[in-house]
Amino acid sequence: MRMMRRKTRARNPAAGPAKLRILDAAEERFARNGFYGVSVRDITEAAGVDVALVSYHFGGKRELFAAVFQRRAQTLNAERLALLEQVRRQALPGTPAIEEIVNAFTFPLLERSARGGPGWKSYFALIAQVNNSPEWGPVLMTEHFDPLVERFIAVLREALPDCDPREIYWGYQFLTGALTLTFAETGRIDKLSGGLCRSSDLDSVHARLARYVAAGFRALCAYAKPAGVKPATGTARPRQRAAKPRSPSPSPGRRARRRTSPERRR
Amino acid sequence: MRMMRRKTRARNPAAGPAKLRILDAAEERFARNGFYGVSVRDITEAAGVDVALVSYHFGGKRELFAAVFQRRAQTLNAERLALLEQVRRQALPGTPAIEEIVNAFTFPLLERSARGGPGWKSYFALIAQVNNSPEWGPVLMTEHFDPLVERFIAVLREALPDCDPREIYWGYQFLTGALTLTFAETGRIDKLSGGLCRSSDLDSVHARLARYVAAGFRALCAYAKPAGVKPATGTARPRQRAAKPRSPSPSPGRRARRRTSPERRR
DNA sequence: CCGATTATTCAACAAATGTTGAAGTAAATT
DNA sequence: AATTTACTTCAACATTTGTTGAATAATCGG
Repeated sequence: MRMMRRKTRARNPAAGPAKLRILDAAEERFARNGFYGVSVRDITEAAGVDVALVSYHFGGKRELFAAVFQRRAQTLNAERLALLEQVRRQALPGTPAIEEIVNAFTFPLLERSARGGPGWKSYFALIAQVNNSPEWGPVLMTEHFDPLVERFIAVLREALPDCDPREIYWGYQFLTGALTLTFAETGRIDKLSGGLCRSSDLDSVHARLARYVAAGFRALCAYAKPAGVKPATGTARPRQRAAKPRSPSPSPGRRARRRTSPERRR
Repeated sequence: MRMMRRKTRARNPAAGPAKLRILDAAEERFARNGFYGVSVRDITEAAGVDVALVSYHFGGKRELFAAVFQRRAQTLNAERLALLEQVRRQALPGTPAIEEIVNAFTFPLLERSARGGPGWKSYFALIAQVNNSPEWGPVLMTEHFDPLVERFIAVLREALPDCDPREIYWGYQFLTGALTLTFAETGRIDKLSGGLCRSSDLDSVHARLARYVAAGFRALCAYAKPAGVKPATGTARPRQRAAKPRSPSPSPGRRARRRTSPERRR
């Protein structure tokens, strides 16, 4: 029974169980072209496997997509949660620095994307797309990551006790946006910077993101601290003049562009 | 000739030229389900128009997608550029505040998404997806927005003369990520905050994003200022310990998945 | 009013889509 | 060894996909 371990079937020139090969192939393809941009035949051919196996092992294409998304989520969340609690405990003098909290949130992701192998890289690229999709984002992201995010935000609130919770939620949203675009690795910053920065250089992101975000959090909270003040207008600095530009030239707000039927929902 | 103005054709129950109706319908659908998630029949049926008109007016589905993306880009860039130069000019004493520069970059977008009508809203949701897509992002975003972005970054560098340019490019990447996720309006922050924040509340974003991002820029630049120091390791605070978790478990890094042909367009 | 250009419709195309059921084969269980 | 279970293959299915060409209708320049 143990002798011929490989080549259990005629195909399978190099790899393990078909179910996993499908998951790996699907992960890569979905990450590149999205759910609708990939056919089950694309996936099964890349995996060197029969088409019917997707339905057999997962039930269908949608379920495969969900399985791909789910596979690595547990691992990540456990790791991030452990790191978060550790940071919280090891903060001896007072509460931990915002940087460390943010780092506990982002580092496990950046580390796996950088050195976890191509599967992890694809996985995060997939997350980058899902997170910005009105179709998939609210479903998949919420389902798999909300518990951790809630804990993360709770720790942030603990570390910023004087801060209006709304500022923290917005700050978290900005953080997530910056993080997920990082995972997309579109190479756009490479071109913009003339090669000075590479979007694949996640170590550089790790060296900067937490600092950037922490400063952002503090700025929001510092502004929102005076309880009664509604921070809903103006740009930023207290001493600011002509900060808010006059309404954008052909301000679409009031008049303009209502002639034929430029905007009709469906 | 002027008499029967409406009902130029049998169909067209309420609207103008078919080409525009196709653009509008395509904009909305593409924004919701992406390029592959929408069929030309979805679009033409939503527009109340024959299927063949897509090929006739645009040449094909891909060209329609490009046309949708292109349509509003010029308008936006002109407006943003004007605002940027105005901010730069009106900064009397010294250079303009970072907040004002960032605001010139983001405000025209936020304003149109908030009050430009459903077409603009869809357009930005589409941008949110395209920007995080490794397939479309490098092509479309670069093509339509890079000139403006380069100018924007140039002004930032002017305002932060002591700062290593790399910090500015990274800061810009984080800004773009935060901004594009905002445009997705997935409603995730609504659920997370228990209704305290709404992702559709772009005024709240406008009130916070520039401040958040400006603080981030300053934090990055302050750190990178000492010329010789390479800011590429560690989290943030000098005193940090046990941040790096043990190596990820079943690294699929080496082997796996390079068999057939990794990239085949249909 | 006429010819020409433009716009739209209709029907059909080949190719690709996700899924299924029957048949086949290997492994595990008895 | 016989039987059950788990996995894989093959061929086919009904739809849906994007695109096209010929025919029809509207618009416009004269």
